[in-house]
Amino acid sequence: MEKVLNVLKDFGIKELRPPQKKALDRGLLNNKNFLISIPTASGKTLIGEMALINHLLDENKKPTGKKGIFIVPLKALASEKYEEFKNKYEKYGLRVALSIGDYSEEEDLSNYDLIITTAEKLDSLWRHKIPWINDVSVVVVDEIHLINDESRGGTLEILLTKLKELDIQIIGLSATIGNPEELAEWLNAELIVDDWRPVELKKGIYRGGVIEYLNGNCKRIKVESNDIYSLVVDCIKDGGCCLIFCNTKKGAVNEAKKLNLKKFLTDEEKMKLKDIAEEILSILEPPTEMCKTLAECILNGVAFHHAGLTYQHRKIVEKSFRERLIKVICATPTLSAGLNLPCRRVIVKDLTRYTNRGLRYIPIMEVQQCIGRAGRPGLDPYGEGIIIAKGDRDYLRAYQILTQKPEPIYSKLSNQHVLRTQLLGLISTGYIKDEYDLESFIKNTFYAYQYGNLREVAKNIYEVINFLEENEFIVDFVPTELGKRISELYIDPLSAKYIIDGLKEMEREEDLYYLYLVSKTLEMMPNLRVYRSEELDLISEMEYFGIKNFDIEDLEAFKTAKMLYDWINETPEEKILKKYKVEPGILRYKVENAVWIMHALKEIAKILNKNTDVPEKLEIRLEYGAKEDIIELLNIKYIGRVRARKLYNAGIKSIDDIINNPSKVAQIIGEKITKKILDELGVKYGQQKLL
DNA sequence: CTTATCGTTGTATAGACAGCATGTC
DNA sequence: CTATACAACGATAAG
Repeated sequence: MEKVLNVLKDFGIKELRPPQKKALDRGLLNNKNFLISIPTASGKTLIGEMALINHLLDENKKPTGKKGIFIVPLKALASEKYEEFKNKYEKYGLRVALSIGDYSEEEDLSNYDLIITTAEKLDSLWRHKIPWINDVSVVVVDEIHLINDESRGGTLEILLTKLKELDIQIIGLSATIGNPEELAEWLNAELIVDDWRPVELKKGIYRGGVIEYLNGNCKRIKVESNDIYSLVVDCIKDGGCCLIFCNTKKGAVNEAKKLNLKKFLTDEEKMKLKDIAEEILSILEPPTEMCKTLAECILNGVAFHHAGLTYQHRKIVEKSFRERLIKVICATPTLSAGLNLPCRRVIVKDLTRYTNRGLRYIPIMEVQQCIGRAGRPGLDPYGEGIIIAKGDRDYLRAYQILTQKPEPIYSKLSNQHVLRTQLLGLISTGYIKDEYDLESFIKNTFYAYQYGNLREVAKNIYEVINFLEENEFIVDFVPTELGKRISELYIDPLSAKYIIDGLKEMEREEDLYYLYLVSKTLEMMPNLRVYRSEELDLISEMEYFGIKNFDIEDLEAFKTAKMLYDWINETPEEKILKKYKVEPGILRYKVENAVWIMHALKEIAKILNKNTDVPEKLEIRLEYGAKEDIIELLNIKYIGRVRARKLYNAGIKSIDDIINNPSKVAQIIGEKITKKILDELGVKYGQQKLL
């Protein structure tokens, strides 16, 4: 206890918050598992950190040699936490590593003390064997309630089931959920539930020009052109900033467009916003429609934030909002689960959302998470969470959200995609060697804990086992070479089957066909939407490749393949976006996935003794969005698709050309870069001038 | 007959983990 | 199960 408090003192933390104290009193430092279910921003992370400090540092604030893992749900969060922990803990000699899909510190994580990662990445590392897992003595799982997530929850659950069997302290950090007792009992964890918040949160429902607060107070808002504008102005005039949550991207953009806060901006702010708008426009050359719209909004002191923005766009918006230059962000739930962007007032505009099962209410937990962001500790006197109610039904639902406890969370292990991927993984790593192992493993899952009756899940599981056997990914609980590789590649075995079948049935070995196979996989879903007017054209093109199924899903996959085809043939990005009606962020996301799956396709082709030349080239071309002729140049460090194309058009087409014409290269892409490149190619250029 | 206006029908809907081996403009 | 904004098209009325 002393040592942990001592370290906290170094950070300037003199007093613990109530839930943190509670955790210490209940034995956080005693190696017990814990489930902390408390509101956003009330100091969950620090509880995890206390456990980490306890394990990783000794009395003299020196590393103990034990390992800790911090699991977060998003890559962006992982990067954020990594920076934070590095700053805080490296001075004690702790070696902090970030390991996520895009980026890994080093091949060998055994040299690190604290590893920040995602559940999927840790799972994947496990498949490639991690001897250091036995040195791990504490794991902190942030947002552990995501076990409830339909598509990703199962992976987290399996991971936790495996971790539970090891001698590791598990600290689960959760939002407020309906059934914390259940989750805690499954985890053998002490449960801490608390509704303490560092800043008072005023909850209210807005209807007909009036905010009705739950505490009985009412506030009439000066009516402006529309309800949201009125609520925003009311807050801005008071010196606060607002976050507005919408249920569609279009909605977020529209709300942002409607807000003009110019009259509340100082001249200095206007100048700075102008710079920010220009920065936004400079990210994509030429700027797309979306960029222009965003830039215009920013001049008004407003921004929108959704998955259609590129990573850089989002970063700029988030930074400017933190600096209080942008006063309002209209966002989709990208922001609710993710980063820490607190503000005075959070406005929830919609209570329903369209899902693949039709229109549904947004879960109470999610809305509460949005609202919980209101109020910056120490900066705002209070936070406000306001739900806009359009009718009586909305009003009732809003009241329910603000007063009732969130939904209970349920295991999502029955999800077929998760079962296929995970069972193959468990068998491939030798974790499950026979039917007995299988059953005893399943018994330890949250699924078994919640449902008791295993008959239903057993049926699902044996169906999956049969599927794996039929496709020769496993034989009698032993993985085949193919099965093992698929497990390592981390793709759904069903996707692997699609790829294998597609490779076998291939009639014409052309780029577009490979891209179609990639787009057919489950990892690429959902694909681009196909309009009725496009159907016939797509079908006739598909017939050329001998593709026989014309499900709407196949058409969608083919359309996506065509978009990727345009991408690798250097169609200007702006044109692609218009033609396929996608936003920059979505294009990047699709391409990123396609690169990964193309890599998997290439590896599978290798095992099947098929040609791998084309897939290998396509993988590179997808990554850079480039034609085949510049691949040689792309392989050189510091040369991307733009520089490569410039060089190629100027007649510099190969490594040799660069070595033989350094001054010409320098003219095209600059002297500094050229020197770096020559250095990289092992050419001695001495001190001589290139230009 | 042309144009303006209003009504009807159709359409679309949030987000983002994973491989592998190192560096875009 | 619990919607809505907007575009495209069409009908009707006004000019």
